[in-house]
Amino acid sequence: MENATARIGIEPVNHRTMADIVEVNLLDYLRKNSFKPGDALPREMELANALGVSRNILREALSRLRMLGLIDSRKRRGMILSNPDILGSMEKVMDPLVIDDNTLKDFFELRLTLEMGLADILYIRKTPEGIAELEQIALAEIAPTKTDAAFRIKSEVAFHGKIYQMTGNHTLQRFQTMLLPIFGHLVAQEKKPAGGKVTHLDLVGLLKNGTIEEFRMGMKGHLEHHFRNLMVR
Amino acid sequence: MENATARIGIEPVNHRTMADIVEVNLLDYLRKNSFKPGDALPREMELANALGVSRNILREALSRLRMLGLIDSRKRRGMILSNPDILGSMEKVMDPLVIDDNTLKDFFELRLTLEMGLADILYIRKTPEGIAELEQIALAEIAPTKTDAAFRIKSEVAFHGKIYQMTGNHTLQRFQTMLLPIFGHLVAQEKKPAGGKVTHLDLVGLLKNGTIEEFRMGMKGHLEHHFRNLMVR
DNA sequence: TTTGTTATTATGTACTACATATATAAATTT
DNA sequence: AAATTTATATATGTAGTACATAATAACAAA
Repeated sequence: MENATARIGIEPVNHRTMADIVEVNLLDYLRKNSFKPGDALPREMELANALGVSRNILREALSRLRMLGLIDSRKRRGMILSNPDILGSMEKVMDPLVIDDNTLKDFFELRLTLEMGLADILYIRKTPEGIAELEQIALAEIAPTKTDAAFRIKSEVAFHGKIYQMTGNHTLQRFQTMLLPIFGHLVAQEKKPAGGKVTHLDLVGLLKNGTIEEFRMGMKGHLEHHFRNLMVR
Repeated sequence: MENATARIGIEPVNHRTMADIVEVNLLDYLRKNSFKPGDALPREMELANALGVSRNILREALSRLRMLGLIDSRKRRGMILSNPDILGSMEKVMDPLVIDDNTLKDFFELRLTLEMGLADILYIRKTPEGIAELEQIALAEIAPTKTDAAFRIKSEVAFHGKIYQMTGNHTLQRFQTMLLPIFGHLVAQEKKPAGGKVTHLDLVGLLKNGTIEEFRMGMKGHLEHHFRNLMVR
């Protein structure tokens, strides 16, 4: 009874409101006329009239585009197209509690994929200073004074975050930060505690003296536990 | 004169509207009270009164959350929290014309990173049927009858798309599809025509009989040209 | 138990009114 | 004439009212 759609095999109609339609029309309009950042849009009333909707509805749709950072508007000046913040809207909904399990697992794998693939770019951009910082993080972990779980997680985040930072790719870095809650959420509900054969300090050593492939193999070993879980999925 | 912000070194104030504030408040409210998909939200008028804004403003903010797929509303029934479509909003603004150059390059690298990292998951999920399909695509390319650029690009998309599909990760696949325009845009403005030493058919061969690492090295060879461009960036 | 009818009500849409910031023009000073 | 100040016009921002509409719930009929 809980999922009539699947049981009966018929899709529910999708209830598109005027704002939904206007949103699509606006995006279409911007694309078709190849608007570029800085270009001015028609006034609200002109758009509303042209679309045949009330100013309310138009503003609901515009509000959506404003949230995406696609348009920017000021009193009297009007509206202009601007550079949208691609990851911004993702960040807003990136909450493990509201994302369905399959997508959650997908993102977990996505993160593993990135982790395995970043060696190439990392080796192009790595600097002695970055490696030194990374080493500091890895060394702090094995200090006998700090052994609680909270510190371990914090250090784990710091270490991998630093690696992403060293790629010099700001978007990649932001993406990783965004995925952290998901990673934390899924790892928290694993039965066995994680812990690959390759430590953070091992990875630092490989990054210093090893080849790209040696580092990547090290990363694979470090993430070994996660990959094993994937196999039985 | 074109970028006073950077020249003078002062940030412009950000003009937050009530809708911006209400949006944040709503997201905060949902998180703080750990709403889960299916949970009912208060009525519009209750929310508007509680927030001290007009129904208009509230609806602008709600419209944003509706676009994200975070909430779902119907006449009379009210509003409920639902599973947001994480990538949906990204897709809407994924247009090379409006994304700034740095972000564009970041996403290009992100795609290369994924391409280098997906071998591990690919080897877990690959099937003989999938490989056979991939081989068909690769074989069709080298047919002497089809040599025009349009076909080559289409085949390139089909081949790599198929690989992503074979990972069994729907989100990854969608992400790749989303990045296609960017890839196309940047590749189109490269001076030298692309073309690594490793062909698609070579990759199929490696996927059939080679190890994960052999396949990954093949992929590196296939993307060699792009990585070389990265070095001089 | 199922089907049909009706009343209720929260969202969806439209319209009016006014506040406010700001680009442009006009007036003033230097 | 140039620079500064003041005034004006106007597009967006916000509030409020009114009504349409779909979906729920309660009830009645088959």
